[in-house]
Amino acid sequence: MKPNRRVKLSDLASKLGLSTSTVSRALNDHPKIPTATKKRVQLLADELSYHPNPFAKGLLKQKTKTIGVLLPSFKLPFFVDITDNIQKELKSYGYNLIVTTTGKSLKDEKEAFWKMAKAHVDGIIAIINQDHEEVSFLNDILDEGIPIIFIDRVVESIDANYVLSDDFTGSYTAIDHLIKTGHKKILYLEGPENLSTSFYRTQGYLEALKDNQINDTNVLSCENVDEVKLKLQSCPSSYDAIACFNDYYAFEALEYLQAQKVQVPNQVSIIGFADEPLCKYTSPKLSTVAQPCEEIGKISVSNLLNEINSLQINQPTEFKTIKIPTTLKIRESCK
Amino acid sequence: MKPNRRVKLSDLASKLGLSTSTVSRALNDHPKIPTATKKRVQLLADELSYHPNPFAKGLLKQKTKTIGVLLPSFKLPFFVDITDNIQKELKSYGYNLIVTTTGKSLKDEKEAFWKMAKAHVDGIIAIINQDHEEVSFLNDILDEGIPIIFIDRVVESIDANYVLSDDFTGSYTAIDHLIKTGHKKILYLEGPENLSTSFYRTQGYLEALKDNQINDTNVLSCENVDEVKLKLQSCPSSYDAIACFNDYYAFEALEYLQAQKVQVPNQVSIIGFADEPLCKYTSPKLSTVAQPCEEIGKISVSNLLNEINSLQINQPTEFKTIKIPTTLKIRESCK
DNA sequence: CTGTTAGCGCGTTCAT
DNA sequence: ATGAACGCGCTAACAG
Repeated sequence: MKPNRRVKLSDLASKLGLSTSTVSRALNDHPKIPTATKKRVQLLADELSYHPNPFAKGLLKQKTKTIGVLLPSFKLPFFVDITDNIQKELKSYGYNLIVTTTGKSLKDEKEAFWKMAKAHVDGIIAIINQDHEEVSFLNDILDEGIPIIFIDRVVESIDANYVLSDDFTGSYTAIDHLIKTGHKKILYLEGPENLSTSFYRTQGYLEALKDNQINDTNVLSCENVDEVKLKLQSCPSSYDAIACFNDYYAFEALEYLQAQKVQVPNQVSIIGFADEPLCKYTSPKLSTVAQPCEEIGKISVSNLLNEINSLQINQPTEFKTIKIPTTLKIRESCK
Repeated sequence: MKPNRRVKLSDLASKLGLSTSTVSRALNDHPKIPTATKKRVQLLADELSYHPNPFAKGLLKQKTKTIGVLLPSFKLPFFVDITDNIQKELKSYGYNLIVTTTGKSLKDEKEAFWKMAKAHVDGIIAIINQDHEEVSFLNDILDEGIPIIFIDRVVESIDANYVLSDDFTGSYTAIDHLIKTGHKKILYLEGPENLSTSFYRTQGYLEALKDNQINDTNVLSCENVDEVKLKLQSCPSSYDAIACFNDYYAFEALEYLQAQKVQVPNQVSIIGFADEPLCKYTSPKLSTVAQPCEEIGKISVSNLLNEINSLQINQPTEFKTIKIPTTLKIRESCK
């Protein structure tokens, strides 16, 4: 392995008998450079596989062409899917991506933001876990001129740009579908208390019942997946459908019912939320509400890039929240 | 949102009545600076939340403290898991991570390598798809002083550093276990032809049969998941176990058998490979061979960092291949 | 112990 | 149309 010998502008210049400025201009397609020289320069650049040193450039332009993505973990396919779409979208704009997982602690989350700031990313896209008591550090980061887009989850205490899936309508539609297909008593397995997504999904359930003149609501709160089976045990089994905060809850419910020899979907239908890959691997295959990962990725990127640009020309923008529609996926777990 | 006003060394210097070099030295814990000044400087730096501009630093040191990870897709949890572990490990060394997915085309793969080179990463960890006819571009990248570690898959034509899971032994152990637990006729669903992992796993199967004096080998080649059911249809069902190239193949086999009303594991046992999360969501839960994602992540990082350091002091190293043991996970799909 | 100077590689004046 | 000179922010070398 040879030592580090990267070719630079001055190398090209001396080989071509030109000045570095001319070479730079030629490479950047400056109007006053004759096409002939441009070609000559480009040719040598390609031959020596020259790439401009991003540090020199970054130092000059104060732009890194890199954006940071911050997510709780790689374990949830939903997050990964969004990240993937962000990456693809960013690629088309010539931007790079730095990813950091934050774990569950507020401290890690805060650190991750600072890490991004240190890396001088041009912007940040973040999925954050929960409410932060103290959000001044976010303002510090905004003060450094780094715009942030929050996705998937709303944090009450933070006024900012959000890109979310329309949890309320998604949940509403699912419940409405269950009712319209003849289900009378729908149990709802509610998610963690401090999650905005959980809140909106429960609201969707309640609203759908109300709009269908069903007064008999039935909500079972579970702080996490492990609580599902326990809670179901101590719950009268007078339901003909279970709607769930997410697919993992739904899977637990499915396992529980099957252990009880309850037939799904003949006796009880089940529906999840998120359309995680596992839905296709359970039997019966899980009905669910698909979240628009691709749109969330695309829209958050385009918004962030807008933000970056309007920041550059010193044009402050308003914070906005964008909700993106979900899609109902009916599979085998609903009759 | 305020305009970009990042605090720099000279800001600290002027506020403290010191020169930039003194401040720089204080912050870098230079021995000849009195502790008192160090404290004073550090205090102000914290207060103004100063972080050194990584571009200025990068320009000077020609080190980015960033490494690139290149993987085919985010869709396979196994890859994501490794990436996650790489990220965690890198974090502990103060390194950043740039991830790029390459898709399946050779062109994308090549481009991704160049992209990393352009970003001037200090090193690259790559999972690549298949054989490249023309690997000179890799040498071009090595020539720029960027070391590369390949993980998971071996590419014949590339002499380089590899970190792999021990596919041969993993597969051997699984098959041996099946035999020892009374299975007489084991069908093997072989993976894609051009994948090194597939090759070694098949070898493990063959060797295990041989060592147990079973001459009756039974290999069914499937280029991809979609072929599994088709191939099984045209295959005499005289087996009492199916071992598979990976978990997705195993899941297809499971679905096929269940559709044929064959009981798993009572009539036929199934075992996969990789320990993808889906294993726990099928019923019966899938037995499999777990790959050491954590070790692969850790070891590839430490090797890469070694490589980077020895490169710095101009000390060429030998290419080496490291194989890491797998773990057999017996779940419900084996009797 | 500390300040001054120089230079990392690039793009952008300002001259010519 | 092109070159010389400067500066982005930082640190290392060289004084003192």
